[in-house]
Amino acid sequence: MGDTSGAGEPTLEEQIAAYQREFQDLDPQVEKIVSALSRLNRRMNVAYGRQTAELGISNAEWEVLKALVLSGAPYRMGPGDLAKRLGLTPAAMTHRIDRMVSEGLVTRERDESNRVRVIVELTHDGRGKWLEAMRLASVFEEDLLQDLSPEERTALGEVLTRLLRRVEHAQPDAGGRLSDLD
Amino acid sequence: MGDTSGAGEPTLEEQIAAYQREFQDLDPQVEKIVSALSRLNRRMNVAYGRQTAELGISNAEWEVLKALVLSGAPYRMGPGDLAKRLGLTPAAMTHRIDRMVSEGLVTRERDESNRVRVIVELTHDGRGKWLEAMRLASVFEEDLLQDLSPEERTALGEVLTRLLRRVEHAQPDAGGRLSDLD
DNA sequence: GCTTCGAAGTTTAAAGCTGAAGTCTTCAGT
DNA sequence: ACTGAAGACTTCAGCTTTAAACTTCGAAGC
Repeated sequence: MGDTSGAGEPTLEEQIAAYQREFQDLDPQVEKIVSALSRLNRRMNVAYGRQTAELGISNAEWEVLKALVLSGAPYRMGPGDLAKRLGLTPAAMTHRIDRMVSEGLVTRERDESNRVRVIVELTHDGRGKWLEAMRLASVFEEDLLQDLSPEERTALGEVLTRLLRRVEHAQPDAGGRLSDLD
Repeated sequence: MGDTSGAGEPTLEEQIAAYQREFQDLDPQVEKIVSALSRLNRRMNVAYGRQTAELGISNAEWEVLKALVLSGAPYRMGPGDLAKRLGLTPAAMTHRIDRMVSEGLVTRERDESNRVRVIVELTHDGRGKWLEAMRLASVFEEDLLQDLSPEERTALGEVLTRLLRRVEHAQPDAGGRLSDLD
């Protein structure tokens, strides 16, 4: 009676079989790639979330730290730029920065040379958190790819960037909602 | 004077260069794969979101339709199972079903044989929406993979499922938060 | 048969996000 | 200078989600 799997997530194979059953004009090979991509990404996000939680910061906060660090020294950005970078509204950014200021991860001050602007700057502590998070993340990522030979890694990187170029060409940047980690 | 890129998203290459600058013990090849995976997934989600929006349903609603369809005829599930499947809390599922009932995508009724349980069933209209969405999605997916030869597709699918197995083995299923589309 | 325990859903309060309106600053035209 | 318009951020109202309390029904034990 019922499915092979209970309530949890079906295996990838079960899911592809179900797609075949319900929607015949579907290339199983294509579906396999797409589904695996999606699941892989979800699992990675869960893993990152756990790691950052251990450090006492949320995933959302990690994103902000990351954007600031990657902007390069002196690790400053305006709320508006941060919002665009992370794909959220300026309003959400205001609140996120509120929290992070109160936790000492960043500082917020008016730009004296142009008093409309606000400058968000990474604190020493904030940078430290990012470094710790990166250490955890890099261990996880290296572990993830452990079974892949150097040739496979090269090939995978190449294929993925090819796909990425194709998607980005198709939809330049419009909107960029749906924040994610990369 | 500042970055190569403005406020928007840096290119993949710029981002990897920034990582190298800020965190030396990072294998650029690993980072390339991970970042490309993440970006690719985000772009795909944006694309799916647009397509479902055209059909007048939200991405969240599409997920529910998908779970029901893939469960097989007669396309019924309980709210709790749906919640587990989509990685949300039962409370969120209650509200989501409320909306979908009022839009005629699903029906909700008590199971008369066990009055604790509730049965959510796909309507004809809901199934139709799913089919339309799938048609759009499959066109998009086929287009995405257009440049890949059959051999490349096979290889990519194989490598991705290998990675997936590794992650799923590492973290069996604990929590499953962070809903996503696959 | 009554009580207790547990499972399934719903309700409620609080967090975070979006979209729209509001505030303050700067710049351009006169 | 003065006014109007545009830009950058914040505030506000509404929605979605989560976590936790609550309700209801069914199953076991005595």
